[in-house]
Amino acid sequence: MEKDSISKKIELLILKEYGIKEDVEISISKDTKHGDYSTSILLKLDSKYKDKIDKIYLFEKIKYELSEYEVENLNSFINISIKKDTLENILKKDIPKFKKINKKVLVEYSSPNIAKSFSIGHLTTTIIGDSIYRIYKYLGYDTTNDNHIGDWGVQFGKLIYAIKEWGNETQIEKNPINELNKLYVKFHKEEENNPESVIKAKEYYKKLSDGDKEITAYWKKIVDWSMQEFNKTYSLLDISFENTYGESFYYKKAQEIVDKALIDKKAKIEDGAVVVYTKENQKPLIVRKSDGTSLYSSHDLATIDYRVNMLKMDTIIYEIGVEQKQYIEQMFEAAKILGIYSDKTKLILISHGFIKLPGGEKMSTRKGNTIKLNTLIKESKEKTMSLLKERNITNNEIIDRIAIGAIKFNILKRHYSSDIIFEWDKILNFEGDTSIYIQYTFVRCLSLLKGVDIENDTIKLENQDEQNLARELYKFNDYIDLSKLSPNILVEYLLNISKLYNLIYSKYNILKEPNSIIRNTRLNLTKKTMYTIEIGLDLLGIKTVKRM
RNA sequence: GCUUCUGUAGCUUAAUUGGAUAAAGCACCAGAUUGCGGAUCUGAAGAGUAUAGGUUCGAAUCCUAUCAGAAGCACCA
Repeated sequence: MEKDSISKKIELLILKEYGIKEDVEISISKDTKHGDYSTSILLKLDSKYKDKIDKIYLFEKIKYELSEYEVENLNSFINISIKKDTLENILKKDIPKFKKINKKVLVEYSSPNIAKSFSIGHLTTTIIGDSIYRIYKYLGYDTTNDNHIGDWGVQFGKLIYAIKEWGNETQIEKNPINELNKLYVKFHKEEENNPESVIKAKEYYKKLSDGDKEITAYWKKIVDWSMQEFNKTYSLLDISFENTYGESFYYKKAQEIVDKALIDKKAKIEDGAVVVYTKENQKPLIVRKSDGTSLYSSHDLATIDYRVNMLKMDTIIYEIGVEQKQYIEQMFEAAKILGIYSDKTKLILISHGFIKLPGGEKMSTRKGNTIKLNTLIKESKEKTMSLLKERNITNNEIIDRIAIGAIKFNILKRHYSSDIIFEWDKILNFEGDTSIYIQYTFVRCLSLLKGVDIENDTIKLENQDEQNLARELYKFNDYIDLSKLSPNILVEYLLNISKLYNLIYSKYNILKEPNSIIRNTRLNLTKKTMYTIEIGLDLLGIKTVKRM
C-alpha cells in the first residue's frame, strides 16, 4: 500500500534526524486541493517536542525523501500528490495484488440458532461478517471464517419435550423450521400452566449433555433439519463457511475449563453455580449452572480457548449484535483472567445495530412481527424482475445478482453500529447511491469495451476529470485496507469511482474520439474502472452483471 | 437504580478514529438528449453536528453536566 510505504519513509527519517520514534499517520486527502495523501506530522511533533524540531527544516528533508511525489507544505500540513506520469504508467498495469501476510485471522459471523427461522435480523451479521472475511482474505491474511451456530442449550430439552408430546415427524420434515418454531412457541405457552414441562425439559438437556442415545438422536435430527434450510439461504446469498463449529462442539471442553478454573481458584461456587468475578461493581459471570450443565458463557470461553490455543489465531473478529456487547466484553475479560488468552491475541468485537420496524419497534420471534429473509428476497426479486422486463431481460441469474446485491448493499453502505429502520421502499431503493448504480457503471464499461483493441503504450491524462478518476483508481488498495473492519468505506469508494467515471462518460467522447492517444487513455480508464468495480463489489459479496 | 451506546441538512446516512471550508443520496427547484446503454450527467438551495461549559494550535469526534431515545443487568443465547 502506498500509504504505508510513505509513512515508513517518514518514520525512518524522523528517527534518523532526531532519534525519535513516532508513528506517522498518512491519511487519504478528502479534498483534491490537499493532494492525494496528507499528514499532520509536523503539527504533532511541534506540539510534542516544541523547540527540538524545526518544522521548515524537517519539511525540506521529507520533501527530499519523497522526491517521487509532489510534496507541498500548506499551513503545516504536508500534502503529497502522485505525479502525473506515475499515474499514466500505473494505468497500463494490472491492479497490484497484496502479498501474503503470515497472520491467522478468524471471522465469526451469522451464527443463527438452530430451529429458529432466519429473519432479516440475522442479515446484518451475515452480510457484514462475510464482507470482512472477504476483505481480510484479499489483503493477504491467512483468513478463515466460522459459523458459530447455537446448537446446544436448554432449548433443545424444550424442543425434544415438545416433539415427544405433540410432534409429528413427517410433518416436521416437510417444513422443519416452521414446525419447530410452532412447537417452541407452544412449549412456552404450556410452561405457564404446566411447570412439570420445564423440569422435564431440563432433564432432557441434562441427558443430552450426558450423551443419552435416544435424546442425542432427536438432537441430531433437529440440527440436520435446520442446517438444510440454513444452507439453502446461504447459497442464495452466495455465502459459504469453512467451519461450522457450533456450541455443541465445545460443551465438553467448557466443563474442563470450568473444572480447571475451580482448581486454580479463579472461579468460585455461589448458590450452587460456578461464577467468575471480572470487574468491580460488575455482577460475576456464571460459567456453570447449579444443575451442573454448561451454558453459553462457558461454551464461548471454550471457543476462545480452541481458537487461540489449538488453531493459533492471531486475530479473532466477532460480528455480533449490540445487545450482546456488554456480555461479550465481560466474557473476554473472564477469558483473560482464566489465562485462556493474552494480549498477544487480538479479539475484535464488531457490534452491529438493530433492524427495527418503522416506529422503532424491535422485531421479535415471540411477538411474531419478524420479517423473514425469504420474504425480503422474494420482494426484491419481484421488483428487479418488473424493472428488467421493461428492458426485455428475463434472465434469472441477472435478476438474482441485482436483487441480492441491492439487499446486501443497503446493509453494507452504513457504518455497522447504526440501527436500521426497516422500510420496504428504502431497502429496495434502486436509485441514487445504490449497488444498481455501480453495477450499471460496470455494464457501461463492459459494453463499451466489447470488441475494442486497447494499446498500452500511449497514455496521456489530458484533463482534470481524467486525472481525478486515475488518482482515485490508484488508491484502490489503500481503501481496501481502510475498510477491513468497516466495509462502508469501500462502498463509498466504489460509488465515487462510478461517479467519476460516469462524468467522463457523459462529458467526453471515448470510442468516437479522433485523437488516438486520448481515445486510448480513456479506454484504459474504462478498463481499470471496470476491474476495480468487479473486485470491489466481490469484496462486498456482490456480483456484477453483463447487461441489465 | 446501575452500566453501555446513540443524538449530524426536511428524510436516510458519511466524515480515514483529534486535522484543513462537515460530505453524499433521497425529496425539492433549474438545466443537458438525434448518446459509446438516460437505471445517466450538470447546477442551485439546504446543517456548523441535541444543549451548556471545558481541554487543545485544531473538536461532530476527548472531558463534565443537562435533555431525549435505545440496549444490557446471573443460571436464555
